[in-house]
Amino acid sequence: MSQTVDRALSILPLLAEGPASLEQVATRLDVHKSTALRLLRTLHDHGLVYRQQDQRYRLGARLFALAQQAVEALDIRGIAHPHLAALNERTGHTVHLAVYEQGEVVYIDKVESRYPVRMYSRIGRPVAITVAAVAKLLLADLPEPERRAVAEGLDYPRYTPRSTPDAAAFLAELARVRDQGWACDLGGHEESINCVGAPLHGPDGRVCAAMSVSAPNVVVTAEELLRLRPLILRTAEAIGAELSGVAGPSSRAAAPAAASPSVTKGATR
Amino acid sequence: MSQTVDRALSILPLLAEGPASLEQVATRLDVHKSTALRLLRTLHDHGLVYRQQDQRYRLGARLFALAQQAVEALDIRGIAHPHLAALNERTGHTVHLAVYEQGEVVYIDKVESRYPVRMYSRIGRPVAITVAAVAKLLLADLPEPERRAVAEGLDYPRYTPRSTPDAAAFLAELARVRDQGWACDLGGHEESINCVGAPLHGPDGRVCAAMSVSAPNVVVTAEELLRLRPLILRTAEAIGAELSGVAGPSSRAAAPAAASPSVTKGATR
DNA sequence: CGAGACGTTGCACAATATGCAACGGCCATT
DNA sequence: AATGGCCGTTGCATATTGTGCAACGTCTCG
Repeated sequence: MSQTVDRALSILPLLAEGPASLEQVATRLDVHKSTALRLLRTLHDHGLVYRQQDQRYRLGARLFALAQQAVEALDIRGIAHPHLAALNERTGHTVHLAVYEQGEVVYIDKVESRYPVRMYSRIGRPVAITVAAVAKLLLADLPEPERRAVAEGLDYPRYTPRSTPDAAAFLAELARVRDQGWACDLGGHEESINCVGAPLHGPDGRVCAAMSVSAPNVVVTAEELLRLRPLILRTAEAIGAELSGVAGPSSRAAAPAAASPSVTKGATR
Repeated sequence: MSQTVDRALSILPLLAEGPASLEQVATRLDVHKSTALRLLRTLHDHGLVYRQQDQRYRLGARLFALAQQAVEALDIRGIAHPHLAALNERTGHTVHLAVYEQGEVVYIDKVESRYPVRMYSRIGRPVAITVAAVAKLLLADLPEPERRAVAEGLDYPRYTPRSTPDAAAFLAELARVRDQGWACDLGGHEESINCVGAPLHGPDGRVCAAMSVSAPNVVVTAEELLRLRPLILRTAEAIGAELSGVAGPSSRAAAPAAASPSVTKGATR
């Protein structure tokens, strides 16, 4: 491991706590001022560190730009797909992946239980937003005012007697979903079809997608389907971990002791 | 400048474009594979880089955690205050700083006018949200559904004949404010008081605060006050730049307003 | 006006990063 | 099933590169 780079990178979490002077940095790194200066200069040249008027250092804009760019470059579908396929393999049921976009919830991937070749059949189509498990999960994570605004702007078609009847009922359901961290649709869209779904958390901790497992009553009862919940949640967490880029099976020694786990909300079970 | 660190940091923007293999990194850095490997390992140990199953590298979770932590540690008031004081010095008028929080807009700083006539406002107190320039600026940047939800949930007191009359008028005003990148309140709260305000953009590009200059008619006419607009906007940009940590060669996407990129003063030497 | 604190510079030394060459696993091709 | 090529990984000798030191400059405070 490169000592120089190691030291330089150790500066970042240090500055994340708040602005620090050259000497403070040097002291906490246990190196001489001149060394710290050169490291900080290099970080500065790359925009990762910014120098205030009072000459103290802070984290810089490039850091945010990088994080943002990385999120945008994230290929949710590509990363999730193997997991979804594995889940389909184990359960045999149809697996969906969906995202929220501009007031709509759309499927972006689907693994069909019996016809793997035709699994893109309905991708891109909007979901039955008032009843689908994935829709509930995605809407439940929106900020409160937006959530209410969307809910109140929707139609509530009575697909079945179990469909969500109105905005009030929908908002109550969203609150429940938000609390429990998973969602289901038991015959709310088509009488004989049930789904169980879980949220996918992105690097920033917010729900960036949702997945669900669907099966008709004739294959498994709702009860049996709900029994898959732990498995589904575990899959969702695994995908989330991969999206966020949490260290996998690599445990190298000699890392600075302060390497604490992510500070993102939610997924910390 | 430290060559080793320089090379290591050059990897980050490269990975921000998307996942890359060891060899791709080595090639683009123009170093040998073994060197690139060591650099990547160091980055990995610090969590800035994540290794996918296919062994390609991506930016890691720690980057997001750092960015988030840095935003939270930002002391908007502390950074803005000198600029606000300078603006007050030049204009002589009252300068306000405000943020949006949970459906309310509150003042978090204020530099009093040097004229005897002062206006009523207090730090920590909610702003007259339907008319104040800072409120318009902050609400105008909210996502559309939330903005509408908030606007429709408000009361519209007729402080004066020029007060915003209803939600429709308010939303129209917000749209205008959003487009033009500044806001004013001409006698909407108190008959004889005018304000001109500008938004403060945070590191993530969103409006994180707003500032305004206020003066009573008896001191300056509305026209004269509006003439201060360029100065106010420049101040707001300067604060924004400092909040973001101005970077050297990084070209940030500017706000949708036609505002030309800020002129960064010479290298800090 | 002087003392102290803090950031900055140039330099000599050796510690540290570098490139090389060889190894090993994996996949696709024959 | 065998083989060649691709890619990541390792150990090592070399000298490039980073390091600590001491002195200087500047600013603030007593």
